[in-house]
Amino acid sequence: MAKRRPVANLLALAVLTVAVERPMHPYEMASVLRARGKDDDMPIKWGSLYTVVRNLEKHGLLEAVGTDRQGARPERTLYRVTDAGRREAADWTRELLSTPGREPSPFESGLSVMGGLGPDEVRDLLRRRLELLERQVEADRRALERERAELPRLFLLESEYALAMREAQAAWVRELLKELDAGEFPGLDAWRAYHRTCDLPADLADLAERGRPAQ
Amino acid sequence: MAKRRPVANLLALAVLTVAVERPMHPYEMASVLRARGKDDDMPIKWGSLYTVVRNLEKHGLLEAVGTDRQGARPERTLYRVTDAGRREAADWTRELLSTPGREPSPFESGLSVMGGLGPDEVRDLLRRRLELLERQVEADRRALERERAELPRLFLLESEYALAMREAQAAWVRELLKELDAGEFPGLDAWRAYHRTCDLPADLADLAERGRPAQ
DNA sequence: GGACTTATACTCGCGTACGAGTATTCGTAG
DNA sequence: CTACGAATACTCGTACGCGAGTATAAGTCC
Repeated sequence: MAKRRPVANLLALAVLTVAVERPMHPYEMASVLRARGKDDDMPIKWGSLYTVVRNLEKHGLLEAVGTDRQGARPERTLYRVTDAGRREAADWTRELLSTPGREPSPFESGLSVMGGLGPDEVRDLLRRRLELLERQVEADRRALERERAELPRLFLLESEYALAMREAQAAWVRELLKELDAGEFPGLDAWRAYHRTCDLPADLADLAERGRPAQ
Repeated sequence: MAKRRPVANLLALAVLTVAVERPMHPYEMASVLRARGKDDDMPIKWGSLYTVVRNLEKHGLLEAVGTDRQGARPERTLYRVTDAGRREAADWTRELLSTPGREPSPFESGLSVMGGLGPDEVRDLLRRRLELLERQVEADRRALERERAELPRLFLLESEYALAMREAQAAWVRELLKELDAGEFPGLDAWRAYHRTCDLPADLADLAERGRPAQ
């Protein structure tokens, strides 16, 4: 398998896509990206900006096209995207759109170690999550409404998607909570008992060792 | 703000939760986690295992309790979870369950840079994604059915959640595709034009600079 | 019994992420 | 006109992630 993305950080993709519009210096890229709210759509850490730009240059995806200087401020290097950079950005975008990745969310991870807490506490935690989730959904919905007025649909899709996913998550949690509240959840007593004694019966331990289905 | 998780890698949480059951050596932890399929629920890279265990020890969340040796194999250090480790694991789990994080998925990132490709190509890419997604949903559903027979519900929640999220994603993509196919998507021509000329009209550029609502 | 594969049990080192820090300049309120 | 906070424009160091490599031991097929 060939080398995967020469610069793996998604911030690099964001940088490439703004650099396509016109040559920029790093700080300007950051301002533009910030202004467009791209840090809501991507896991961006601004501390990585200069490292990422340097790496993009090293791999020939960006190239320096001189410096400019405003007043007495430090001089800034302007970067332009190369052909390779354009190709990389397009290819990367294609991959992101076409390939559903297997990247478990933190919540999923949380669910998978939930057994370490008792059922009553879990219920409280999930209640809290649902509450926050519902608040966020409301806020997102309002924000989207506001933006719909002034932006073409094309630029709203990622927000629409994020909202849809949050709603789906809220619905799932709500459903689970309903079961927990109604005491319908099967194995509640075993769970409670396990948590009190803090060691799981041997048969369960064996069962939990579910063999992965050969695939 | 105090230091966040002393060992941030989620693999650390997985390690702590198995070490709670009984003292283990690192390789055994890996086997148990693998056997339980935890690497489907968490973003685990096995290459990080020894680093993570060492860091957990350094921060007093695990402690070495001697070594054992089987036959002529290299000696292995046994680690036991400390009280601090137990607390950290519980606290971390609580946080994961109760706090809906803002971590954009790669697909969301993809959507947010989608404008760089033309609408026709995007349609093809999304079709491909939907197809793969539907296949995965089918596979997940079957796997879940199989596991339901032999495992208590408690251990299936994370799979149920993953399935629900995938179904929601598939539904969203399907809906979007329907719009694209029907030509209902507003601004399609502008999009196509922009992609052909490869530079976006100035008014759009301004608009795209959506100010973040203060909050 | 020798040659092959598979499982066991790690080690190493490169590259990178990114928080925290720094130095300068601009706006502005008194 | 000067003091102060905010914005500008970066730099640096450390710790961390993780792929790739390694070496031995145990099955296993002929």
